[in-house]
This record gives sequence, structure tokens and C-alpha cells, in this order.
Amino acid sequence: MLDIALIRRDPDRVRRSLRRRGIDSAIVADLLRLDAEFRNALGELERLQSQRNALSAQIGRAADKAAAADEHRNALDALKAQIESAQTMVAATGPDASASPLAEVLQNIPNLLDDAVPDGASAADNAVLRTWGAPPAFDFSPKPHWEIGTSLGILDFERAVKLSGSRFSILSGAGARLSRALATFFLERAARNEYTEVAPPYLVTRDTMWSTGQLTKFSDQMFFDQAADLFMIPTSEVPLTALRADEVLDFGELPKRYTAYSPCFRKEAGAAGKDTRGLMRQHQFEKVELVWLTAPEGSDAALERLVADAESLLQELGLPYRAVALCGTDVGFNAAKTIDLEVWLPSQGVYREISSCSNCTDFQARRANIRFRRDTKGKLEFVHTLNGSALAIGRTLVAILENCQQADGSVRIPSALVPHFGADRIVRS
RNA sequence: GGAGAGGUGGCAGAGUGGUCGAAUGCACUCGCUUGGAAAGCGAGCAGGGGUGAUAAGCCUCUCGGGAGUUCGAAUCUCCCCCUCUCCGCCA
Repeated sequence: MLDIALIRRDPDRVRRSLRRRGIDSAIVADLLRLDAEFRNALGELERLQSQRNALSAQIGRAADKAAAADEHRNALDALKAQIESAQTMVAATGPDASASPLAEVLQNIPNLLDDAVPDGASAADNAVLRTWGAPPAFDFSPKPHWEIGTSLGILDFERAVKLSGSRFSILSGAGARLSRALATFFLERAARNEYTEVAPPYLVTRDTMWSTGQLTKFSDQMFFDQAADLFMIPTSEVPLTALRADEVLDFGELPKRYTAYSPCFRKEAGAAGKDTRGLMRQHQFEKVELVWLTAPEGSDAALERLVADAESLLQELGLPYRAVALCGTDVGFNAAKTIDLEVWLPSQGVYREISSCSNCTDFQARRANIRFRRDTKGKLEFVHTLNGSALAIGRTLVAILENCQQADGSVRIPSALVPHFGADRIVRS
């Protein structure tokens, strides 16, 4: 959520950001009008409350309180009625009531874009920052991962359909072991980079989901238990970012780094027909997530390090990739700036997203109320939050199967992974 | 799931209808004291919102959350959530 005071102070900055995201900036004028109405109503309410409080205090000081109350009966009755209607007005117009038009507009304005974000109309306008590694040269026609995995007997889509329907998969034998090896490998690297490992809940409350900005009116991507009013996390960004919600952090504690290995659940309703084969787009996948809480002045550098932490994994695995700065229309609701890492997939001959690293500045922290005090006399400030995958496990497994496939149908295991996996190749068993 | 107890400021902990946003202690900040420190003494020290200059000041709201009673609620009533203890069940 944006700071409403910032929108009042510098509405043009908000309009510019919205335009770069391809969103109609007329909502800023709506918001300013609704905000003026709200502050009007609030002023009226507080004026009335002040009058009532003065009279009540007078009664409280009187020797005969009942008599004093009777004396002011008419004024008090009138005030009571006026306060009641003023309260109704404030509630209906204020930014805190979830049903108010002001809250509706405010809560659906995405984060301010960073100036460094490139302009663009679609993903085609994303800026390639750097490319690492060369796509492997095959003296045979490289197969897609689902064929490799199926023929090795480590990937089973048919039985997954039997159990759970489409967009689920089963890893077995060396496949399951490879997935686990990746998780362990990623977590060990995160620990080495001073992230605190967390094993969070995979179901979170509506409040938690709201606090990290996942509950916009456009988001129907989440699995949800209606009876318990609990959401299955679409990423462990949610519990990791909200971990310190409503807390005041010590300045010396920042930057705080968290990591978690978790499943992620997504309906992918809007992606029907896309990536229908294979592991690329599943209702359930696993991921090691990195989250930072930083002081505002530290978040730019933090994003660079976060991206570097994710990149180093791809480099250790020897997987060719490129780093891409998302353009204005591609940056998500919460983020001010996003760097994606895209890994090379030989079967498709394209780079595909394997990590997305974002600086969310104070946007989530304001919702989740995560603050810090710079010094004992200082005021409370919101932290900046960042998140990124390091890495998506299913997609890493896909990249290994495809990039490391051999002419005989076996798959070479990257040497960095051999100690965790326990073998240097996967052969048909 | 059942029974009981409880949720108050950074922490501990008073407060059961009237200047209570809240005693006291600890922690913290500043000052005095000291060669320096400790101790001691004095002062300060919750957050949100509105208005003001992102100042001071003023106003308003907040004692787990929500609704209610009342001129007035931390205090009374109702609902919900959470924590602790005991029992049941389970991994």
C-alpha cells in the first residue's frame, strides 16, 4: 500500500508510475477527491467528540454528577446523535474500512516504480542485463524434459492425473532424490550467505495474505479453505515477509535475511493452455525463497545481492541463464523493481523464468506494519522488504534434465550437486 | 474437542465507571555526581490519525479484535481470536 500522505504531496509522481505500468492514472484524482471527503468528515467527527468530551469532563468534576448530567441532557443527546451520524460518515469514507471507496482505490494502487525500471508494453520490452554461460551444443536433437524424465522412469504424469488431476506431477526414484538434493543444496548456500532458515506454516490467515499484498481483487490464484478461512501459500514469500508483522525491529538487526524451503500452491487459472505439458506450470511446486528486511537506504544494494545469491546457484550448477530487468508493465503489484533470472531450455530454445527477485520497498511493510527505530530518539520507520526465489526447484530440475541430457538418454548431474545427490548421473533403471 | 485461568506501554506489573493513555519497577535517553565507573539523585520516554512546515502546539482515537450499555468504559454486557494449565484425541 502506498502512503496516502505521499499521494497527497506528490500525486504526479504516482500518476507517472501508474502510466508506466499501463494503468489509467485517473484513479489518482478519484482518490484525492475521496480523501478530501474523508478528512472533511473526520474533522467534523473530531470536533463533535471534543465537545462531548469537554461536557463529560465537566460532569466528572461536578459534586452532584447526576444533576450535572441532567443539566446538559439536551446538549448531550444532540451531540450523541450527531456523533453517531458523523461516525457512520467517517467509516463509510475512510481508508481503514475495507468496504469504503477510498480503501478500495488505495489498496489497489500498485507500488511506485523505481526510476531504473525500463519502460515497455510487454515482456518483450524487458531489458537483458547480462547473459551467463553458453547454451549447450548437442550432436543430437535435445528432448523436452517430460520425455527425458518419463523414459528414465523418474517423472510420472499419468499417475499424477489419476491422483489429483491435471497440472500435478510425480517424481520418483532418482527424480525425487534430485529434487531433495536441490532443496538441500539451495538451503546450504542460503545458510552460507547468512540467511536464517525458517520452516513456516503453509496455510496462512486472510490478514497475513492481505499484509503481503497478495489479496488484490484481481487475485484468484490461491487455494483457499473456506471453512477455516485459511489460504495455502502461493510462495513462502508470504510467511517469511509477514514473519515480523506488527513488530518494531532493532536497527542493529537490519538487514535481516530469511530463507524457507516450501511447497507453493497456485491455481494458474489464467494460464490455461500455457505450458500444459511437463513441470513448468503446476498447481503445486517447491521453491527455496529468500527474503530481506532492510533499512530504506539499504534496499537497492540488497536487491543486487539477492540477485547475486540466486545467480551463483545457477553458475554453480553450470546452467546457462540471463538476468532481465522487468519493464514497467511487467513489474508486479508489490514490487518497485524486479530482476528475473531466466534459464536456458534447449527443447524450447528459449530462456524461461527460474527466479524473480523484487524490491518491494516499504509497500508490504506498510501493510504488514513492520517497522524499525533508527535510534532511541528516532521515530518509527517502515522497513523495506525484498524477496526472490533461489531457486524454483521444479524448474531447476527441468533445466538440469534438458541441459545435461546425453545422447544415450542419461542425464549428467552437475558436479556441485553430486555430494547431495549421491551419484554423477541418472540412467534408466 | 471439554474445563479453568488470563490477554494492559520495549519487558514485568497495578488499575473493576469520571482529567487514566494508564501507578510502580526494569530497560532506555539526557543531566547532576565521579579521576573514571557503579550506586545515588533529577528529568524524559507508547502508537495511529487530523491540523501545522514531514516543527512546536492543539484536537482525536487506541488497554487482544469486534459489537453494545452509559453523558462518560482498560474497568460493565455479548460475540470472536489468542496464550497458559488440566483432561480427551492424535503424529
